[in-house]
Amino acid sequence: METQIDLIFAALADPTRRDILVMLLEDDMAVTDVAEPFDMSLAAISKHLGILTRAGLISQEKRGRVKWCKLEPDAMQDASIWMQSFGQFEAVNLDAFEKFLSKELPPDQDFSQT
Amino acid sequence: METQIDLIFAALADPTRRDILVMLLEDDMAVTDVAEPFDMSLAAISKHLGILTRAGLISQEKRGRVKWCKLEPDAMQDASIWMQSFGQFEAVNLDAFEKFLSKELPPDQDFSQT
DNA sequence: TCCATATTTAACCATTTGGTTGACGATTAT
DNA sequence: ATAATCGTCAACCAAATGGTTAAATATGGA
Repeated sequence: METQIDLIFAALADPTRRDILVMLLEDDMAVTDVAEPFDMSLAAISKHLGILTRAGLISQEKRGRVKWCKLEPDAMQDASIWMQSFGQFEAVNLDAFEKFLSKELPPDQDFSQT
Repeated sequence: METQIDLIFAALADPTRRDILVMLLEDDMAVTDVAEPFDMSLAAISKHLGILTRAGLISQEKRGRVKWCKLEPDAMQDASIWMQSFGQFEAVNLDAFEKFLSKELPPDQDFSQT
């Protein structure tokens, strides 16, 4: 059986698909507009969008003859959580947050030791 | 060209390889011991380990006739950083941290508005 | 030396992947 | 009504993936 996390990581493994996700960060886009910057057929992009959709990373909604692609950033959470189980990244995040806190708070409000 | 991040995501897309990484969280392991729980030939596991090594997620060091496999958790950072560019996860992390803070601090020490 | 253990390599196979082109269905514009 | 646009589908292809078995290469122990 192919789990959702399999599909997500596999989807993210292709640079074209990652580029598409970055484009969709800015705004929702029609399939044709997604395809425009790529040196690749529309059919190929359509397949990539299908893979991203099945992974849950985007959703597609047809309005008229245009199919709009929308980023679904929550879908990456599973994969992200999996990665965090390796602890290393939790530490990295905490580090960044502690730096943030040490700038925003007076010295005695530093919680880095808790 | 196949970038490092391509290799990392592709490596993580296979459940066998993710299981191997989880096993290596506990301790370094010999190839034979890695293979033991899987219903799969040693040669297949050896290939999986090669893929994880090329992705930089593990390292392998031969001591005597045993090749030890060691987790390299830093390698996932690139992929993790890429994911964080989607901001969503940063928000998720902040949420978790705020919940933590609201339990640990008196109400007037809540920084969720800063 | 001889045997067992640890691991990789080579050759093979079926399936999946990432691309192509061309035909098609649905919708909009003239 | 006709033509143009949007997007998918089907058939095809080459290359990559994930597995197998069998042979080969170290290395360690008796």
